[in-house]
Amino acid sequence: MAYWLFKSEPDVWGWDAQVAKGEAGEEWDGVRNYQARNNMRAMKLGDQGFFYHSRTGLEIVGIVEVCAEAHRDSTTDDERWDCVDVKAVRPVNTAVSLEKIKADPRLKDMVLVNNSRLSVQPVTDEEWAMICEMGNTKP
DNA sequence: GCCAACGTTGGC
DNA sequence: GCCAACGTTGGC
Repeated sequence: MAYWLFKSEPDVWGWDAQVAKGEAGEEWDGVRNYQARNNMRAMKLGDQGFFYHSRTGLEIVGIVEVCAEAHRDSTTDDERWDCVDVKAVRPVNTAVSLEKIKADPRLKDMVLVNNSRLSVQPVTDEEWAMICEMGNTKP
């Protein structure tokens, strides 16, 4: 199983909105970046990801799971853009801030730190375990 | 709200 | 195929 990180501005699509969708989940639509799209195409059912609030919040607030593999983004007719569906699994008990992530030298290679513009990113097993610990939640 | 960094577009 | 111009993202 692979791990990922999904970024969203909470004003547009936040953790609460994701939780409200429940088991049905929701398309992670609106991505118009090839790298982010390629990451979504690589996702498998059951892969998990962190849900990160960008611009306002700047912290990891929860864990989501891929509940539909890549398919056409329903918000466009452009066949270039695919997306997955994700559903909320659980919130983290302690939000993990970007500040805390940056402060830990073991997380210096995270995409979140090095390529802040990428909205859908891979996360390594080690990074996953470490952040779950920081968030006081099970991996 | 600003602006640096990055990605995309389009004229040549 | 290069690169200047432009648009967007996201931390600050």
